[in-house]
Amino acid sequence: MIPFETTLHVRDACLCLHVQRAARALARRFDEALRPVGLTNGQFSLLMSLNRPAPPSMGAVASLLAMDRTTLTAALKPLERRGLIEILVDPEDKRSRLLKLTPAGSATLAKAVPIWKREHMSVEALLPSLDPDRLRQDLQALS
Amino acid sequence: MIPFETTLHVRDACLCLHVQRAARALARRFDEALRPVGLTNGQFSLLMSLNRPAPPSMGAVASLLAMDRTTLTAALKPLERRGLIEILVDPEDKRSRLLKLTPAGSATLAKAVPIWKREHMSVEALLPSLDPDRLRQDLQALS
DNA sequence: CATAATTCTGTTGATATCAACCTATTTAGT
DNA sequence: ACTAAATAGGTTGATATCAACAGAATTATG
Repeated sequence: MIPFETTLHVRDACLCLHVQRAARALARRFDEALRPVGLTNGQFSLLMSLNRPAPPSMGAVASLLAMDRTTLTAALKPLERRGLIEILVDPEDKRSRLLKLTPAGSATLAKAVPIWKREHMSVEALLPSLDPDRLRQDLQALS
Repeated sequence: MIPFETTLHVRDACLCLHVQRAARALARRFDEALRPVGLTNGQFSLLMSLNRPAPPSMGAVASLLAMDRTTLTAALKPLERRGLIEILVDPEDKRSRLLKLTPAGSATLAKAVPIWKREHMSVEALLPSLDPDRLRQDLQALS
C-alpha cells in the first residue's frame, strides 16, 4: 500500500525517530554509568534540578525537564521512598508542593557528578559535527 | 554539597538531558498529530519499519529502532491485538519471529503518512541551525 | 555426533510516559 | 463577599523502557 521508498525516506528523515533512538541509547549509557550510585539518568537530572537555593515547585521542575506533570509525580515516589528528597506543602500556596533535596540526596548527587563528567566528555567526543553547542541549540528548539 | 553553579552547568550542557527533553516534546507532538489514526509516534515508527518486501525479525527491528528487545516484545502486543500486525514463527529458524504488516496495518500506515509529512515539515522549520541533516548525523552517532 | 557456546525470544518486576478525569486552592470579575 | 475561571497536583489506566533471569533452537568445536 505504501511504497518501500517511502519507508526508507521516513526512516532516514524522521527527526522524531532519530531523537527517540538517541534518547534510548543515551539513557542506557548513562543508566549503566550511574548504576554504581543507584541512579538512572532521569533520576540524576531530576535530583540535579532540585539542587538550587530555594526548593522549586513541581510545575517548575516539570517544565524545566519538558516532562508531563504526572510523570514527575510518579518519578518522585521512588526518590522519596529512598529518602533522597522531601515533598513539602508550600506554606504560601497550599496547592503547591516544594521539592527539596535531603542531605542523603545531596550526597548521592555529589557521588554522581564525577561519573556524569566522565561520561559526558566521551559522549561529546562522538559527535561528527564536533559542535555540541549547535546540537544543544537545535534540541532546545524542539522542546 | 554541590555548588549551584555545577547544577547550572550540568543543566545547560548535558546532552542526555537535552535529548530526553526533545524526545518527550517530539513524542507528545507526534502522538497528538497521529491521534486521529490511533497511533503513537512509536507505533508509527514501528509499523513503518515493518513495511518492507520481506518481513524482518524482532532483533533486526529492535536494532533499527535502537530499542531493547523486550521493549519491542511489549510494543508489539497492542498492535497484534488490534490486528495491525502478525507475528509468525520463522520456518527457517524456529527461535525467530517474523513481523508482518496486515492489510489493516498497511491501511493505517497509509493514512498516517500524510500526517507525518505535514508534522515533520513544521518540525524541521523549528531548527535554528536550518540544518536538519547535520542534526540527524549527530543523533545517529549517539545511537 | 555430542555437547558447549551462541543466538533469538519470552517473562517478571520496576520505573517512565502521558491522556483523561478528579480535587483543592487561589485569583479575577462583578 | 460571591461565584466563575484559572492554577497546582493527584489518580487511574494504558503503553514504553529496560535489567535480570530463563527457555528453546541453532551453530561451532572437538
